[in-house]
Amino acid sequence: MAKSKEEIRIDLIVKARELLKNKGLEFLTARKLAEYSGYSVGTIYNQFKSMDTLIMWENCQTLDELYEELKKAEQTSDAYCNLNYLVDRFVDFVFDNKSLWFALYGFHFKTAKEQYALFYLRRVIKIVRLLECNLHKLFIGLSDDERKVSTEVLFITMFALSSLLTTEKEFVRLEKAYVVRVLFNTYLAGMSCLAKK
Amino acid sequence: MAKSKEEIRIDLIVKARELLKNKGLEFLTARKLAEYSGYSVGTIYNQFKSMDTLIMWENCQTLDELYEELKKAEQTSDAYCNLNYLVDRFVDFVFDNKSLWFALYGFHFKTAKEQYALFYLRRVIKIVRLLECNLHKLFIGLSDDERKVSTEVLFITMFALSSLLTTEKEFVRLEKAYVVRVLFNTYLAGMSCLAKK
DNA sequence: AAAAATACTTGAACGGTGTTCAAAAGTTGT
DNA sequence: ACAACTTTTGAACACCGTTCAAGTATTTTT
Repeated sequence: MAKSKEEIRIDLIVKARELLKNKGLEFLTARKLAEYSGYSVGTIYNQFKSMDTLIMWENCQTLDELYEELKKAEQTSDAYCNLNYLVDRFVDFVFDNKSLWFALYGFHFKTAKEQYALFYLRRVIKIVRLLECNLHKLFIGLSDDERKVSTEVLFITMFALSSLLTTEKEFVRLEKAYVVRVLFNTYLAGMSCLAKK
Repeated sequence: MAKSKEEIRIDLIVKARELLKNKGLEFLTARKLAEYSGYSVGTIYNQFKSMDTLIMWENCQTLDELYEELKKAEQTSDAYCNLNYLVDRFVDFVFDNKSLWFALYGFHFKTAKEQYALFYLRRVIKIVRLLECNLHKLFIGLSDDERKVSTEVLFITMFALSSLLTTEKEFVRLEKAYVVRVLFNTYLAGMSCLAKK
């Protein structure tokens, strides 16, 4: 009995993830995945419209894993404490999964960019909401709109910053996880300062 | 009379920059540059050890241009005003030169990463210093170390954020230049808050 | 059970990439 | 004019994503 379409797809996604994790994005090519997974190049293209699509699914999975990781954090009554814990988990996730993270921000689609990007956006929004409820508790003086903006800016900034810091480009001489924490603490202090006004 | 080595090198850098600006990074390939510049592929490799090297020089030039652009900003006695002006110029530069900026953060060296990255670091430090002197005036309560850390974190964050925002990946639904300004203002408010303690 | 129809898998082939290097062309010194 | 040296050249190599005619396997029909 041959494998079903769905089984093959799962095989490929799993094997692709292994390559990505262990060898990095530059090893996740059609031919290398074909050899590593035991399927042919054609079968990969039968399952995924393009390598872009496959890598997009890997990246979606990474965002899902990050979400699950952050959701695990138990919510105490101390919102500030919760936020700090979330940030720590976030930083740990990024620096423990550099290959996955690199694929997420460092891979650029060849085609259908806007379309693919929507898959990411939906997942990012889910994660933003985890921050949002804690920020809400912390700055009750903020309007709905202010809260939304602040949270999105904070998360996207942490996202961008940790992406740049996992790069080979050493634009900064400070310890990297520390940089993210400084950013977070200063931003939060700024929020409380602006909220009081 | 044939062209000197130096003239050829300048020709290639200029033509490469035209391709980068007008067509984008994906058009800056050895063959396309050869055709566009009128030199052969071999000559490009005679001048630059690799395409990585050429693109690195383009990126260095971009950082130099950014530095010159920011230096033009006249320094008034109002440090806060100066900083805002610098940020505006920075944001304008990034969004007016998306192709150049993409090459800077979106291109990943194949080899000798650490070595190349040093060329960037030196230029980034120069730019950080432009911010630093204004931040110094604004937060005289800060120690040398605190000031240095804050400035580096602020700049690298703005760098990372604007890089992510010029991407095709729409991780956020807000107006992009606005996001950078919110980040900057909140961070600055946070600094003043922490400095007072 | 055999035959026909359908579906899936395959890998050689196409046009692209960065990079190399023997040979051709150009320059210089005598 | 010739030899010695330098620079330029582009075909060739190994890779990349992608396609698609042909081969293999499964399902349906008879």
